[in-house]
Amino acid sequence: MNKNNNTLTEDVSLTGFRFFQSLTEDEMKSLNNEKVCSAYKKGSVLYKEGSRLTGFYCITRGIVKIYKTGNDGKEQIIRFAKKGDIIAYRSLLSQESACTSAKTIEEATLCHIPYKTLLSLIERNWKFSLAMLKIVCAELKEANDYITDIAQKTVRERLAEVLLLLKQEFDLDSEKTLQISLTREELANMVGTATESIIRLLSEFKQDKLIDLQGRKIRIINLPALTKVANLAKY
Amino acid sequence: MNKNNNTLTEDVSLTGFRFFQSLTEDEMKSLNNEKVCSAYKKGSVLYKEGSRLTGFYCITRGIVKIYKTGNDGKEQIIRFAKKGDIIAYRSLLSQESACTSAKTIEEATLCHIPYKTLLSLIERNWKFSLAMLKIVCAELKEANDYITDIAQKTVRERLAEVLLLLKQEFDLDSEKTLQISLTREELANMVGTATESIIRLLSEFKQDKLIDLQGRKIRIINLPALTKVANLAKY
DNA sequence: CGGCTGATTGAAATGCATCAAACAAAGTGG
DNA sequence: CCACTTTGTTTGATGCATTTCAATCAGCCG
Repeated sequence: MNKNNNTLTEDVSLTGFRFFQSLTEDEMKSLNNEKVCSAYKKGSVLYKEGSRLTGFYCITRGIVKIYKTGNDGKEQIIRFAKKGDIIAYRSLLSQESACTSAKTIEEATLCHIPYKTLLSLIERNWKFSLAMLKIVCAELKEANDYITDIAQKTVRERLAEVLLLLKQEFDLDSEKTLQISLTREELANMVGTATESIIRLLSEFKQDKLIDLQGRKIRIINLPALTKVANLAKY
Repeated sequence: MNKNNNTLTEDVSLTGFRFFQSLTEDEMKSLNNEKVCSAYKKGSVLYKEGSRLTGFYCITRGIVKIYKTGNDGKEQIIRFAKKGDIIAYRSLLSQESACTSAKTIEEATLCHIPYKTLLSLIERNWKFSLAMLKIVCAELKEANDYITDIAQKTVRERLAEVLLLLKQEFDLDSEKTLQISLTREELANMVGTATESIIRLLSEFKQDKLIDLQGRKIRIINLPALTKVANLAKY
């Protein structure tokens, strides 16, 4: 069985997605024509570091993990992308090989948008360019914040912060459970530490009644205290 | 004495700067009209985290340190910008407060380009937008690489890498001396470690005949070995 | 000449990684 | 459906890189 299988789905429309809201009706029509949407199983690799890409993706369902592989083979998670997010645009715009890899961590649907389409949008619609610039700038800000955190905070603080970040991005359900399921190793690869450290800290957090654990389910039961542990910036 | 003094200089022209090469003659003329160039003394603060900016800067002389201040007050250096580089564009494009601070580490000249001018270039010249996108994407790639390094490498490896990065960006003179003068603390704030660690590692590097030290002057005398210590990626 | 900032060295404390081993869960194949 | 393999989780013990604290020293400037 090929784990990276993907099957064409019924034609999803990109109309209504915030990122494309500056498009004219005509541009939207072309976009919907030129994109190709596919469903991917959990664990599918969309692209790998070093590969040349022919377009970027817009996620319409599921969660995608964006990561880099360090020299010793250890993966560093850069971010998670979800419905409405676009990925793989950086290497495309720079016309370079990908500097990250992307893998679905649950079943997902993605629309592939060819480079040519992207370029023609940039040429014809400055509002789209501006929207794109804002997206990249937002990601750059995140990255800069992350650099400062990893460089200056303890693993404990960073784990608390990552949990808050995941809460913000993926929300909690009615029982305060994080709506994203990660392995301990993936948490470690976000925080930038060893898997064992994550496990030990999670059980400490549980003992301190900050969170509750049931397998991979993480319930946040004391948000203010967790925020305090994260030692966040003031502004 | 006001350390942040700056004096208007003779009108520097931005014609010929790579970043603006896509501009038409007319656009270039407007740009040169609307920009305001000033000379700054060493140590001048250009802007601080949280401040609202009215434009971005293009550096025509000198070196500028871009940094964030962590919660405990410790500074994390994000990058150094030099002649031809643009700074402060991120918060401008995102229309947010600055998330970094900028300070000259030597005497410098910077041209301030108003937000209106930037926006009008984006509206009228898609090639400029694309150039801008490429700049932001390049910085994003650097940031992502940096995250992975800080998260996975030892302080020793990171210091070696930072020295190589500085060599690449600021070159060596005829005597293989790094053409940028940093305090130990600044090196520490780049690497993300304690000042004392930098001092100890630098003297180790010196003992191992990788570098030579004379005050703040750093001579790189064994580049291959230093590269090996840095444990760089293969591609 | 003080006074200040930056550099250096030493000693002690510690946070975190690493290694090892056992366990649990989940998927696979006979 | 059960044995088996694989993958992920957990806990303990140990070692080490790095931080922190403290004190001294060097250089620079008004």
